[in-house]
Amino acid sequence: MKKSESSEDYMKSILILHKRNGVARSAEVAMEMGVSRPSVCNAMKKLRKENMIYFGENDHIYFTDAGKKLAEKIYSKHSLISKFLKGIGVSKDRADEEACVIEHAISDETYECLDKFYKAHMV
Amino acid sequence: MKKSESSEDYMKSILILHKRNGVARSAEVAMEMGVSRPSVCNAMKKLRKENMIYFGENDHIYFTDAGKKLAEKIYSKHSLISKFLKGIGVSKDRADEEACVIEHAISDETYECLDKFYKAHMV
DNA sequence: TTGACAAGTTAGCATAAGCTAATTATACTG
DNA sequence: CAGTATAATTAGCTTATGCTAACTTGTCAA
Repeated sequence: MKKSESSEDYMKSILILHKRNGVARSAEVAMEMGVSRPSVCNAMKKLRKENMIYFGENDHIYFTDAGKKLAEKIYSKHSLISKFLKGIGVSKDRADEEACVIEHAISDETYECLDKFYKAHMV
Repeated sequence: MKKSESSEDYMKSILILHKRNGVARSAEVAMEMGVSRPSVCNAMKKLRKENMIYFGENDHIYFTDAGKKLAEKIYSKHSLISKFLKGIGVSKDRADEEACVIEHAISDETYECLDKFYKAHMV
């Protein structure tokens, strides 16, 4: 089940909102990502069809098990990459910004390699 | 002058063909990138408009100075990232594949940081 | 109860990038 | 020279993603 970059971004945003506020709704996702509400609406429709999320009471967005797993993975990739980039001297803002793109490009294999490398040489 | 990922890929392909064959033409770019000739045609039109390339005799594609500089930069980023990924244990094919995406995500600042890091810790 | 605001959704449009099929242009070969 | 093959281009379509404007729904308060 190949997911687009943009879908992955929405998943990550929802997870961030869950961590920050406990809940996530479309309008908050729109704010968080800086996109319009209709864009979020479309993206959510797609993610729902792909069984990544579902809507509960009050339009709250929840992850399915598969969705949760995917979102956590993307988040981990983001964190690791950002940490690594800061570790080699990239400024915090830029590290974060570039991690947002790179996180979609690296496979699980690469994630594991970078994680091992980071722990072995950069802690 | 912000360039799209896809434009950067075309620039890199042209440079690779220059290095490999001395010349580059649209049909070869299409082969190299695995896209259709019309797609290359459109991309070349755009790159020409942006003064990155021009066409000489026999439809040969040449870089302008700005184009050459850009292409070399992307190529350097690609090489460094690929080298780095292989260095941390990623398989050659995957390293190359992922470098193709990551190369578009990293700034010159990050390139410099990674280059220094690589030279200092991974040679 | 009604009116207003917020949030979700729908409709319609734009842009980027790719494709196929068809057309034009070049160039080589018999 | 004529015909064929190769390459470039054009036209028209598709998909993905975003936007604005307009419409719907639901809640809360006067």
